Amino acid sequence: MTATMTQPDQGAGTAVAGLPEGARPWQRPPEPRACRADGGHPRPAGRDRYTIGEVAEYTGLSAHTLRWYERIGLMPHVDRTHTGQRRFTNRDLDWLDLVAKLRLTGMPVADMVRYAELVREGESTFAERERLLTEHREDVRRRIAELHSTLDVLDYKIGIYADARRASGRA
Amino acid sequence: MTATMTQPDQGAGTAVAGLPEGARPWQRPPEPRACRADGGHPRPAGRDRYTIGEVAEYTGLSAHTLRWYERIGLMPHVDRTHTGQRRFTNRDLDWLDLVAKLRLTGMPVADMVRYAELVREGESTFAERERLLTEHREDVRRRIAELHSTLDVLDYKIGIYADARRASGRA
DNA sequence: TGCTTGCCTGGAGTGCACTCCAACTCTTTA
DNA sequence: TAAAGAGTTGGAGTGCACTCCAGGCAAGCA
Repeated sequence: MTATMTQPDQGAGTAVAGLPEGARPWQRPPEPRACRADGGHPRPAGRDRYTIGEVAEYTGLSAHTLRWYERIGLMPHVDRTHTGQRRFTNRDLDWLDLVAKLRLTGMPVADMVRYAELVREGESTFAERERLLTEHREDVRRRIAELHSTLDVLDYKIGIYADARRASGRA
Repeated sequence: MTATMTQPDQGAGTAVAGLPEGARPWQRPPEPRACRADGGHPRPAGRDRYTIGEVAEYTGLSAHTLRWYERIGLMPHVDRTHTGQRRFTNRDLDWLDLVAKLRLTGMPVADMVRYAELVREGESTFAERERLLTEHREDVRRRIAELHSTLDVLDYKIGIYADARRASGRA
């Protein structure tokens, strides 16, 4: 159950690499844009093994970034061929979809790594995962409200310039 | 006219310092949060000259950041005392309010510098300013839509965890 | 057999937006 | 008058999230 979106534990090792925790509180991470997040990858139905190049194409992330995600513990153990090449599954693509969504909201990579760790630890972390996502949802709601308030300022100023344009047009 | 919010030209020099233009298209700048943007500075009515420390307190920006803003051309020529200390005016505080709003929406500093340049150039740039803000407004609207769509995903996943919690509670 | 293409790794580099430092001057209070 | 505290500068440092590079391996094909 909760199949495509929870990614149960598959290998609990892979400690986090170089991610110092001291995020400045006022600073939001960059928001990736238009990473073909919706309408996304047209998975060739029936397959379940993709090269890193294919995944890069489907997700809009670079192969570099995919390898980096794995290195910092943001991917849940990717399969390898006997020669060591990565083979991503549909499950991995689902996970990357979720990651893309969370990145869109500006969730710091460190927080997503934390979430990925909880997923690896199994069902015992359901409550913690729910808490983490609920907190983040509040954050997103606040952000939406902020954006609406700046929209008001923009409307006001654009109105001033539009008025000036109309006035000079009439003059 | 359009007094407090347009900051007409006052000294056209101050070329931009070290701001390479090559912003990566997918990358949004960080969003400063809770910089007491609303409810803001309780300007002691009647005054019109503030030290950098006072402005830092009112705006929530650090003195470092205020000096840096001036250096890169994001401030419209700040007055000085005869010994060279900055004295900010209410007009400067208005400008910083606008800047704070634009930063909240994730407008890159380079774009705000561009806007500040247009303001310094005077009324002839009204049309360009209107265009710039209108474009940015579209951006903000898109971002709001994105956030709403991720909110749906969050709701869905939180629902799954909540269901699991309720189910295990019943079992 | 050689050539091309795609993948591998660790580590270094990039861009943005600050943030801090050293060494100094100016202002205010005791 | 002395000391504390706030201001000044240019330039270096920080944190995040990638992004790139060199040097090498493996598979497909003319």
